[in-house]
Amino acid sequence: MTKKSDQQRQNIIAVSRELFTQKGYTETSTREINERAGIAEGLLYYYFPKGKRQLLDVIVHEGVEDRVRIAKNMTAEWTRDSIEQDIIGLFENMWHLLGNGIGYQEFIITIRNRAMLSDEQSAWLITSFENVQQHVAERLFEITPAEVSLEKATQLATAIMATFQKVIFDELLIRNRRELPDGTTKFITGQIHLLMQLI
Amino acid sequence: MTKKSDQQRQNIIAVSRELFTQKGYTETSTREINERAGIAEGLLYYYFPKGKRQLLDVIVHEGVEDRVRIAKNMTAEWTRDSIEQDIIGLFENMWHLLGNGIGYQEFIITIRNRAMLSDEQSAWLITSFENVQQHVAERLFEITPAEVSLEKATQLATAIMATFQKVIFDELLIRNRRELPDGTTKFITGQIHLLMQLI
DNA sequence: GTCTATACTCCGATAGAC
DNA sequence: GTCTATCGGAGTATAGAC
Repeated sequence: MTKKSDQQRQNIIAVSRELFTQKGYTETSTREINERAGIAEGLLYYYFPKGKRQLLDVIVHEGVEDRVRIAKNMTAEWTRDSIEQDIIGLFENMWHLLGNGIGYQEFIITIRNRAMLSDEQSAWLITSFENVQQHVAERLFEITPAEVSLEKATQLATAIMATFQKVIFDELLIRNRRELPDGTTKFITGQIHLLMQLI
Repeated sequence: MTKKSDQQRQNIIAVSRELFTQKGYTETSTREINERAGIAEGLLYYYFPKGKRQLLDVIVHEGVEDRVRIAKNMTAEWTRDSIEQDIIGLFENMWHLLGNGIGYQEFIITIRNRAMLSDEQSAWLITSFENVQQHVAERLFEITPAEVSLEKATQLATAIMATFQKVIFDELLIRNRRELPDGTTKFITGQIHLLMQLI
C-alpha cells in the first residue's frame, strides 16, 4: 500500500542523506541529487518546495525521531554476574546504531552542519547519550550493594558513557573510520573492568 | 620588523579563520573574505595563489603547530596532596586552549571540514589528547603507591581524559557554547574524586 | 506528477593597468 | 603590491508543456 509518491519522496531523502554524508551539504548540488535519484530537474521542488534546505531539515529531524531506537536496544535484563559483559554489549549496540547506515549518516550530518542548525535540531545527540546514561545508572543501582548511593551509581554511569563517547567520536568523527580497530573491544573491556572496581 | 606584507597575509588568514568558524568553509566566499580584510578582489591570489583551499590548509596546519601549546601548559609539578586539584587545573587549561581564540577556531574548522581533510591533517586532534593523556598517566604513576601498576595508572588517565573530552565535545561541538555552564567545575570535581578512589 | 528549458544569481579565479 | 573589471562555470529555482 505504499504509494508511488511516498517511495519517490523517500528515495530523494535517501539519496540526499547519502550525498550529504559523503560530500557535505553545501558541496552537494541539487542537480546531483536529481541525477542519482533518477528524476528530472524540477521534480525535487514538487516534493520539497523549500528546496535543498528543507531536505537537510527533514533528515536532521529524522535523527531526532530515530533516537528512540537507541533507547529501545537496551531493554535487555542485566544481572549482577554478567554486568560487565552486559555493559560491553550496550557499547556494541551504540556503536552499531551510530556507526552504521542511517544512524551514522544522521550523526555525521548533524555534527558537520552544526553551524546551520538550531540548538533544538542538534540537541538529540546529547539527549540520546543522556537517555542511555540514565538507563545505565538505574541498572547499576539495582544490582549494586545497598551501601552504594544512587548518586555514585550515576557518576559511575557517567564515566562509563564518557568512555563510550570517546571511542565513538574519535573513530567516527576524527579518524573518519567506520570499523572498529582491532583492540577496541579489549580496550573497552579493560576500562569497564577498572571502573567496576568502584562498586 | 614585521613587514607590511606579513601583516596583510596574517590579516587574511585571521579573517578567513573567523569566517570559516562562523559560517563554514564552503559557505564563506572569497569576496566576503576580501571585503572584511579590506582588500581588493585580486589581491588574495597574490598572497595565496592556490586560493581559498590553500587558506583552509594553512589554517589547519597551524592547528598542528599550535598543538604543542597544549603540551606546554601542563608542565607544572603535581603533588600527591593536591592531585585532584592539579587534575582540575589541567582540565581548565585544556578548556581554555580549545574553547577560546585561535585554538577554538582551529578545532571547529578541523572537525567540521573533516571530509575535506586528509587523515594527517586531522590527526593532530587525537595526538593532542594522547599527549596530555600520557602525561597524566606518568604523573599518576609517580605519585601513586608502589603496588599500583603503570598499566592501571594509564587506564585511569584514559578515564579522566574521556571525561574531559566528553565535556569539551558536548559543549563546543554539539551545544555550540563557548562558556562553561555553571555546574561544570562541580561535575568535573565529582568525577575526578570518584575516579581517584581507584588508587 | 513528471518532464524540458532556462532565468537568474553567485562564486572562484584571471588579466592587465597602475 | 594593489586595484578594477570581467570571464567562465556552476548552482538554485521557476515556468510551462505534457
